[in-house]
Amino acid sequence: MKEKTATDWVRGNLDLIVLSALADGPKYGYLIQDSVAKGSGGTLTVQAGTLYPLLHRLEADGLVRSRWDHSTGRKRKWYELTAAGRKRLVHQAKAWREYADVIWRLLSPVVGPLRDAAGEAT
Amino acid sequence: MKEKTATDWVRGNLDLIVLSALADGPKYGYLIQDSVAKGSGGTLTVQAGTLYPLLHRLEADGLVRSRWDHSTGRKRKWYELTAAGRKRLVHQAKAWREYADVIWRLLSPVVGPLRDAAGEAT
DNA sequence: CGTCTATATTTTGATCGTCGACATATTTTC
DNA sequence: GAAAATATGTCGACGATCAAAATATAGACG
Repeated sequence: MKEKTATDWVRGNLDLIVLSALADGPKYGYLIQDSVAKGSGGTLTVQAGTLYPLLHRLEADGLVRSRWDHSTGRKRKWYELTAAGRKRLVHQAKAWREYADVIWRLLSPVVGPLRDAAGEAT
Repeated sequence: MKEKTATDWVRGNLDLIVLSALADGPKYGYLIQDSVAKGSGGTLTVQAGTLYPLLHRLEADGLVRSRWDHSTGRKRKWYELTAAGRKRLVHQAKAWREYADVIWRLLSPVVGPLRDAAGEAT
């Protein structure tokens, strides 16, 4: 068990993260990467090799739809949430919070409800 | 992109969950399973086929130590945190909270900013 | 006694999300 | 005209987790 970095925590939450990145309007892949990085203060990163297959999966599941844009020089594939996608997003977001609360409570005896417990000799 | 079950959320957090299960004293594997299930109100489950290899990994990394107990009928392998294990637990717990906060903020525009734990005022 | 269930640890094969590296192509910059 | 940034994509490998089965003992029930 190596120390986990923020990147490691991402696993299993990336779909949720990407869906939430689309919550405020359509984006194309490269923009999503940027949006996630900025929105998390640089904590979270999405690799291109992970993102694009993920977007394809989301589309196959009917959670997003895409359309190509050739109007600008570089071709861009814009993704936007479908109704099902937005519904899924809200549902998953709530589920994540419930799950996070459970973990949070499990950790409370260790690091306390709020306080800083690092570096204390016990 | 199937809907996630509680079991899916576990991925990547299981080491932390198990370490925290040992925070209040030694336990053997079967007891850890039970402890996690009860401590999470039934939300989290740890499969035996996941738990035991994980415990071996933790031991190989010097985060826990074990000793066999043959005094009772069934043999039990008790695990307890080492100093390094406890230190890691605290460190990882804090890291998890920071990560969870990042996700929480990302989801705020979707499901709102309120955190249940501290008592939400509506 | 024989059988079934619960306890307890372990190993094995398979799955799947993510990474890292690479491929491809266009635009911008120097 | 070379290099860097933009933009999408594929591929092989890795590793955590699961499901299932193997092994073994204890207790309950008839």
